[in-house]
Amino acid sequence: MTETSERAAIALAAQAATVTRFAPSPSGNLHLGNARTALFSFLLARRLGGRFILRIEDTDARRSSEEFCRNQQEDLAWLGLNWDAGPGREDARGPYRQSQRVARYAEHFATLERARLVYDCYCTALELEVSRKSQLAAGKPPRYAGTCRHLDPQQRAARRAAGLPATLRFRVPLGERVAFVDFVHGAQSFLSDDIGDFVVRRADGSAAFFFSNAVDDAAMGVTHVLRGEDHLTNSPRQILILQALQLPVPAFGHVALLVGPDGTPLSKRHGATTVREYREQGFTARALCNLLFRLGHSSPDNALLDLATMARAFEPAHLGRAPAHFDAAQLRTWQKESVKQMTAEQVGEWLRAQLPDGLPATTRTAFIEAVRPNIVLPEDVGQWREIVFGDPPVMGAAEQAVIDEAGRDFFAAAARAAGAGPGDFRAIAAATGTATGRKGKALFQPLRVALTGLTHGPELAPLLRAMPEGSAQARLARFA
RNA sequence: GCUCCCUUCGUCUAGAGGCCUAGGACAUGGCCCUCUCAAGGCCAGUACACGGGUUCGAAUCCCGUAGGGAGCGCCA
Repeated sequence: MTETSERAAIALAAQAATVTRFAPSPSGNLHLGNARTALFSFLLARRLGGRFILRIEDTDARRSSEEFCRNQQEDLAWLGLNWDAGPGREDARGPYRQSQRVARYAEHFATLERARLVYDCYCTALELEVSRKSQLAAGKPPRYAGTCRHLDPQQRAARRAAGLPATLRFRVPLGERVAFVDFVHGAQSFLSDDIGDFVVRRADGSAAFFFSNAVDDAAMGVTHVLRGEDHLTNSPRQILILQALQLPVPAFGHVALLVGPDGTPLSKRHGATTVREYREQGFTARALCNLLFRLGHSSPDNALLDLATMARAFEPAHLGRAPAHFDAAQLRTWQKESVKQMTAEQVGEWLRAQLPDGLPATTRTAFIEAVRPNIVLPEDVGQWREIVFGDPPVMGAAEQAVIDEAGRDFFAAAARAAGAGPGDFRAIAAATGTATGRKGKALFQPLRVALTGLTHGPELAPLLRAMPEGSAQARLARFA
């Protein structure tokens, strides 16, 4: 069997009861990279007719905050990635916050202790640091040296009696091979000897990531873990934990990281990196999802897709194994497309903060439809709002030259035409053309400049329908 | 350092030994349409990281090399 068909087989095998999850830690706002893994996990569940769950990994109380937790859920919901179970949608397999699952972890720790698969470690942070440094200096992998693994019962008892703080370490078996099939990368195999004994419970009693993450996936019935490639070499540890606890091991799939234009992992210095930032700029969830969907995944066509269509097209075996560059230009393209496809109501809602208060409905509609083709973000409306509803525009030199070239008689005729049929640009242009003998660019450019102050912009007819009564005539008359 | 992962136009990608003179999209340039901008239409340039194999035939399989990335934490 080839590697790829193997992958496809894995993906389809568990089709019956697929459960995928997204498990963020609330230590920041939703990052684009995380949003993408969330999207992929969501699509995988939908594609296989399964369930998508959300679990909050807030075991590190110091870094976690309620605000980030709330923001992440808002952003996820905004993207349309609705979870079937998770915070706010509790079920029998919850709670879906790790901070509320400590009792469950305690049971598992007890099981491991009974089986002597873990041991207390009394090494201090300083000792571990020194050990790591010296191993690195000696050209060796910086793994836990095993100091406390080899403590005899008396030594152990002495330390415990002394009340020394202790972590709980997993006793990694020697000389074993941990193998699994990654549904993105294919067959993987690691030597257990390359893995140092790792901490499963911190000195303060809280569960460490490797542990709580793996154990919760099992408890929540997760069948497919789709996550970032940074977890690939950590998977063997989690498999070891699950096997030790005799819990089911999910299928793992690791997607390559999202990187910036320079090829380094996406970070603050690349500009906006969180969903929230893009959302606040006015990018649509549609646009963001369409970009994210194509980063590390191919699309069946070049159209703007909705989540249901993406789900049907989602193919885990084809997930990217090479890092994908986040390209702002591509996001803009999807944004333009999504603006084009919005309904009138949606555009109105999207631009609400940018529109003047108390605009009559017809004016509002006319204005929105006039500027829509020229708008990528809501802030782009500002310029046209001023031009249409503000004071008569001030000309630049080039614009003034167009006015001068047309001459006073031209604008006198135009102003007369505007007085006859206010708001009807076609009629104004036709009448002015007839009166002056001008047509084409010679006719339209001076009109455009007099009306908007610019040589370029949206179509004049709809723009004029939005202008206040008498405004067009006044603007034209200025140059008569 | 060790282990693991990755490498197709500038970018996102198609590609499962012959359908590849390598396809599409974005971006770029040109033309058309058009009062202008946007949109739309047409056209152009640009890629299989490198070197060896295997094969009648390699972007595709194997081995090296180079470059990039991740992990090796009482972070997740």
